[in-house]
Amino acid sequence: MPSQRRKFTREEPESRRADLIAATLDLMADAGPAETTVRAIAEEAGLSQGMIRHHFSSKEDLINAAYQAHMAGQLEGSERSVAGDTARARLARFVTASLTSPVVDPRALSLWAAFIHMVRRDPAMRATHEENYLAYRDRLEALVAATLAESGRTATSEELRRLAIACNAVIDGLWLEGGALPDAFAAGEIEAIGRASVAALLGLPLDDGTEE
Amino acid sequence: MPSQRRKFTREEPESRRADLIAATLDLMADAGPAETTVRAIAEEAGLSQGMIRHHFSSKEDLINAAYQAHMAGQLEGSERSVAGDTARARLARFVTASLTSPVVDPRALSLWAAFIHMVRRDPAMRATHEENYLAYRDRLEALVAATLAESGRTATSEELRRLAIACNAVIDGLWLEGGALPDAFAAGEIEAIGRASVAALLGLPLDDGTEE
DNA sequence: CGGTCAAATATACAAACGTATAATTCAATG
DNA sequence: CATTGAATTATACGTTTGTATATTTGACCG
Repeated sequence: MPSQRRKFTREEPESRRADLIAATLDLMADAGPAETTVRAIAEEAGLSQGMIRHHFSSKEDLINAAYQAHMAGQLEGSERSVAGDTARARLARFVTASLTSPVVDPRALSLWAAFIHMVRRDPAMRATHEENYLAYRDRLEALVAATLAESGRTATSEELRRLAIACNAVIDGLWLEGGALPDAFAAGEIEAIGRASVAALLGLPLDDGTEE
Repeated sequence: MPSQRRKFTREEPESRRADLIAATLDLMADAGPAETTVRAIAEEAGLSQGMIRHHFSSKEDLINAAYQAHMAGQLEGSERSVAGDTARARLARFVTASLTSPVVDPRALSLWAAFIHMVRRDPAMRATHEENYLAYRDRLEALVAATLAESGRTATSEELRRLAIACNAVIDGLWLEGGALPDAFAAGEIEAIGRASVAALLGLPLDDGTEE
């Protein structure tokens, strides 16, 4: 009987790497880290398991790459369509974008939980993590500062810091609840609560500015 | 050469179970779920690995028991010293207790992340999770309702729901940030931001009532 | 259109995992 | 103080893991 070796087509390494990263994130989110084995990843990607060590130096290397790809996508999601004539409108849109799918998503929450232990131990992943986290926080603080200034409100840097932390917290908390209990909220409800909460924290009205 | 079998003392099954649970939580929080093997647990507890299947029907059974023990401790932490003459004071103390160690703790955050995937798959753990989560949320909503009523404020059940979600979110978010970056906040800062944020969300002053 | 080389597959291997079983030892009981 | 039984240790077993190696194959090039 002749070999039953399966047929395959050659692809560019970049494409194969992307496929393996996507398969890794899918498994990590749906099945969990324990089930994310090299064999499961290869099967999910429709490849043989040898491909992992052919395109990445180790499984850990692949996990790192997957984490980086995921975090980049998350930040991009929050930055999406942050525009508007006024600082107030830009802040409102930033809050809305941060609380809209796919940023708020059971999958994103699953991935966050799956990666956090690796982040704590691996310096490379830790660096990626802190970089993205602080970028988000600074972005929010700048938007809050601009919004306060625009309304003629003055705030010390200490007050500004506390306000940014509180706004960040309410967004994080809603992100967490929305991801953990996706069916517990109506469409658009989390975004609305987020905008109203940030408005209450700042003591300013904060409608989106583009809705009618 | 005679046997080098190690000496041991008999303990009550309950005590051994508690030791194994404590070792499991320590490992889960510090080393992560991947390193929490039956051998590592037994070594952490100072016992032989056979003890796990002698006192629990499987490793999974032990994990379940450890999760239950952890969650019970967390809820107890938030309920601690929730007292006061006024609803406002009780709410302030509830917020404070929810944002104080050991509720806010890198260890608690680690454990939450470690368990979330198991919670999603195992019905028994899911039941434990939802029970404790909803108990917390209902407790908070009741305190918010009482505080509003005390101040002569009226709120529809829909408004109340949204306020409770927002308060819960800011507490969750601060819990998350405090656990993730414990060195980024001064002592008592998270609690203070939490009380001020809940006050701003409700539009009511919310001092602790017992501090001087 | 045959030659070449990386891309792929297939297989093998040592280590570690959860579990099962056998062999001991402590402490209570009469 | 001998007996007994559960608590405990020690060892073994089959499976799965990440990794290493050998073999095959598809596509590009002269």
